[in-house]
Amino acid sequence: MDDESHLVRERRAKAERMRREGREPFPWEFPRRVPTAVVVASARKLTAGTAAESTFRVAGRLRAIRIHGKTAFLDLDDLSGSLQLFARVDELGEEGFARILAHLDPGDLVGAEGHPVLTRRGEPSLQVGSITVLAKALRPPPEKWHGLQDPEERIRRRYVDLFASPESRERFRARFLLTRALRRHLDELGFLEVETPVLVPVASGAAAQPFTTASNYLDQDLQLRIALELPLKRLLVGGLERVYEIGHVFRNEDLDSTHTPEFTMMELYWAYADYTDMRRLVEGLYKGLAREAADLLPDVPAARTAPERFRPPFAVVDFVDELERLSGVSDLLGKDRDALRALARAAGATVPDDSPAGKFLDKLFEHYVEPTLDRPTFVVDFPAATTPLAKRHRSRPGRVERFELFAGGMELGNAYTELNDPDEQAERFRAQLSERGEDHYAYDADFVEAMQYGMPPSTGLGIGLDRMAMALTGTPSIKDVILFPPARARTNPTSGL
RNA sequence: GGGCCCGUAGCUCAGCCCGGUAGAGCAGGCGGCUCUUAACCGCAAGAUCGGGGGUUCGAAUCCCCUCGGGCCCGCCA
Repeated sequence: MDDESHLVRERRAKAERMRREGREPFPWEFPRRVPTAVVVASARKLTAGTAAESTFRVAGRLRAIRIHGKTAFLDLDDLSGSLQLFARVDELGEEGFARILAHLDPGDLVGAEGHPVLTRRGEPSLQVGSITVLAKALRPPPEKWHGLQDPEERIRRRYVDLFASPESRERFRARFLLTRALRRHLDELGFLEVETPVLVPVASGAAAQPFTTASNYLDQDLQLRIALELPLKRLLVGGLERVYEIGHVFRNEDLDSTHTPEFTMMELYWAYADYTDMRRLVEGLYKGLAREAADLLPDVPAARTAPERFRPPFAVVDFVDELERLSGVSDLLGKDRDALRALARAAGATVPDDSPAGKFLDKLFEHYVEPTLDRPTFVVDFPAATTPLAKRHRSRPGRVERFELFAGGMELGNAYTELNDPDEQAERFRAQLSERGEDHYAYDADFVEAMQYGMPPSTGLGIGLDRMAMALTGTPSIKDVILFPPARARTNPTSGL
């Protein structure tokens, strides 16, 4: 950039001076370093005002530099925490002291070597014999006390948000360590993690607007997947019995506090089990993840209390009974589409008049029941009209074997006993096509053909992992659990080049 | 898609209502300081006030357009 501020120029000049003095501002290595937490632990064992004999090497980012004439204190952050570096003329000599502090700025990545010391004020520190610049920061870090506050900058420059905000760093670590815990849990239950295509001829398995693209090689239009469901069920036909996939799905819709066009879905399929088995699996899963969240984020109230909130067994309510109870309307399943539309309108829902009957039932449920579901609750046995891929209930007419898990006003899981009758599947797809122009499950003829070879009785589960992380870490906005949420391209060329 | 709000120095903010040509803290520069931890003290520097247009003798401030963002509502998980 040719319009760089004086701050960048100063830092660039320091790097140049280092080179002239034979000190590389971007060296290749800094071996044998230990986490700062190791030094902190060692220094804590000392009595105040004394140093240990042992030598340690640490590396990280300088957060603050306090120079007091012939003494200096520097705060160094690494992933394990932070450590105060302590430099004194008494130990280093005038020249050594000056040399160590020359050219350092907050934000620089540095390595340091020295002895653990507990200062007279009791701060665990490293009394340094040397400090080496490992990467000279040419741009200044944000203000040390407030960090980045602008939500836009925190997203566009997430790396700055991460190094400047321990809360942000811990939240994202927790999010991905929860994903790891989820994998471990499912692996222990004998599920195989698989990968299926993101690019598909027709996106199906859910009702959503797909992103579209095209393949030069195939000379055909392609879509980005909106769900993982149909390829995974093909694997049940193939005999894999217990499979899951964690991956991004794409829905070409708006971004708000709980929605984003690209998000992370986990779907799991389990042959020879039904949705009651799945309920137990989900309880065990959330129980384990809540424990993990509490261990990872002990200072975050929502995480600390998660094991209490997610203690099995979770509450169970019947979709229709609960909706009738809270709305005061009886015989919901006996109502036709016009009657349901009138009820939905009365409840303030604004879906189009020609929406399918299931849509109106969903709206009524959202209005009357969802706000009441704070503690983890399974909502079971949805009306058949809401769900084209679930198996009809074995004993309750007009229902499907489906549950959703709700907690804190958010959906945290959706599961069915899976439809495995290919003729009925074809019929349900056709019914979707006649329902309405856009908002339907696309007909997947190849999937019906796969099912004709025989798909075992089975159960499936979907969990939005971003929302799972929100619920377990107490994060109100989905953007704060996604590292790089979508942002409009900047129109003014501030980035040089 | 509708409504409300925000954009001022690298960062965090004040100034805008009531127009007179921009102020602080942090960071950076120079000087001082041997136990600080938002270190402290002194000096100097740093801003086309998101962009464009208009009103006016005069616009960060008022009006219009536009770009980016946030919140709420609608839609989707």
